[in-house]
Amino acid sequence: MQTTLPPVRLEPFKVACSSCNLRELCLPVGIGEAQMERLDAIVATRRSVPRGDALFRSGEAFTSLYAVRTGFFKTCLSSEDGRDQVTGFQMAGELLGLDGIGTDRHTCDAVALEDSQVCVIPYHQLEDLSREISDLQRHFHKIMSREIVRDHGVMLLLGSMRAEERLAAFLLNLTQRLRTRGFSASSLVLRMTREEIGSYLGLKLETVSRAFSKFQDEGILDVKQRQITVLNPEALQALVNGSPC
Amino acid sequence: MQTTLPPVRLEPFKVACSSCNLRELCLPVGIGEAQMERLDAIVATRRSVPRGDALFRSGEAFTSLYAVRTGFFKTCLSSEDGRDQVTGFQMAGELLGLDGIGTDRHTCDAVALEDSQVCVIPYHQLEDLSREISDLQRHFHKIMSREIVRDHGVMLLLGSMRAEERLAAFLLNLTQRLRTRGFSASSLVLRMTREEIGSYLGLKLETVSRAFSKFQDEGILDVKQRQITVLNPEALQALVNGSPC
DNA sequence: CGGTTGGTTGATTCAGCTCAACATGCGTGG
DNA sequence: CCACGCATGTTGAGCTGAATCAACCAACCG
Repeated sequence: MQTTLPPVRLEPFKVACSSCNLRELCLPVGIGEAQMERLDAIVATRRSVPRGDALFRSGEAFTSLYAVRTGFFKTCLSSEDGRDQVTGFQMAGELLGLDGIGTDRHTCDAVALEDSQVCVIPYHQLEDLSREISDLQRHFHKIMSREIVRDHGVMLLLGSMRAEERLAAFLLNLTQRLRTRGFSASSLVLRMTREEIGSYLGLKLETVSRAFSKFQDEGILDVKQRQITVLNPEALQALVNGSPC
Repeated sequence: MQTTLPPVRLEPFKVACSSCNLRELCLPVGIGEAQMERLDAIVATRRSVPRGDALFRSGEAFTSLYAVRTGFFKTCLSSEDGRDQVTGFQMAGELLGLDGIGTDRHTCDAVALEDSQVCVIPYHQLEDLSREISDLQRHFHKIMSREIVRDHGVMLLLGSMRAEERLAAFLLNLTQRLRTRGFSASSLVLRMTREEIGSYLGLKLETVSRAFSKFQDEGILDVKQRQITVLNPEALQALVNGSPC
């Protein structure tokens, strides 16, 4: 029964965390040289995920965390009834799969929005290693905690902001994260559709589209499909804080 | 300058996790007898928090996690502008303060909604101990992961449910948690105001009140102020799944 | 080139917000 | 113990921001 191999492409060659250009953003932050080698030893494989494919799906057994090396993902919940919710977008250096630790099963889908590569981090090995390397333990805890804080921020957005404020907050968050990665803070290409943005922000796609148009009319953005230029970041910031109400 | 002591009541006597009736809900789940004693050694103090007082506030230095022993808390974000968001309600056996790990500062307020007691868990000692006790490490990670999953559930609620569905989901979640603690699943006393429920659910207090009245009219609930009796839990469940749309 | 997917825009509707009046319960202090 | 005042909760009327429904357009792709 060797005829059907799992449709997963694993790269056999190693990519050491110690020489990765994302090491200052990713799991190994604050880890010493010597210990980095031990982390390298467990993060032994990469996996390629073509655009549109799932890295994992809700209900699948949880075995590993994944660090985004290149590309872009969304995570989404789909409840039995048609309800659907994008819970986050992940870019290079960010971790996927933390939801699976609690129940040993993934509780959401992670889908690549462009051709992507992830580093596979076998979870039990990470637990073992973080018992020996306190810097690793500490940073892993920080990553989980920040995910909780991020989620609280989204709850604030969903619970108390209006449509344009939500979009403004979303764009500022994206540009902030791109800036951290050395990209321009003013020019960005959206990897997701209006519908996916809408799902994340608790809005319908038409509302997202109208908000983009409004920002364009007001000279805050230049919008050419998914190519966005931020002309007036202060105006976006002013929207997120509650100035013109 | 010993005149102003901090307004914090610490109980000098020890309450051992090993003999706590919450040990099957709280941090020590799945920990062996011998190891439980070591946990007891670091969870050395309790703290009483009178109704209305904060256990911690956003911006304060983070040093400890807290396990609710008795009582009831809310956590809330208050951004500079008036925006306010209740991000959760915590009852006996649940952990408070996970948000602080990421930045070494608390990022939200935790306020007691009734006179409460918490066990103080010095965080660095917990880190140290969880490096030695893998069962403790594993369970702590599960707790954090479940918090992330819970937050995703709230995002789904805020992003895609309508007012009555949100309230139904909220009530089912509360009764579920009360049942786990051995309380009646049908009779509950709300510890929070309509406004706090509304903030959590992304609704105005009037809308919450109307939804309660509607459920009462439909015979789903009996509502006497904060005393709620669930007469028809199936109807609540049907609302949360998307049946009558 | 035709089909499909994603995006924009307009017209209309409606769920939930706002504003307002009133009711009720509770703690405090006389 | 009662009266007062304040917190909290309920309900109504009208408004409004976003959803819905629908038409159309642009880009992409086999």
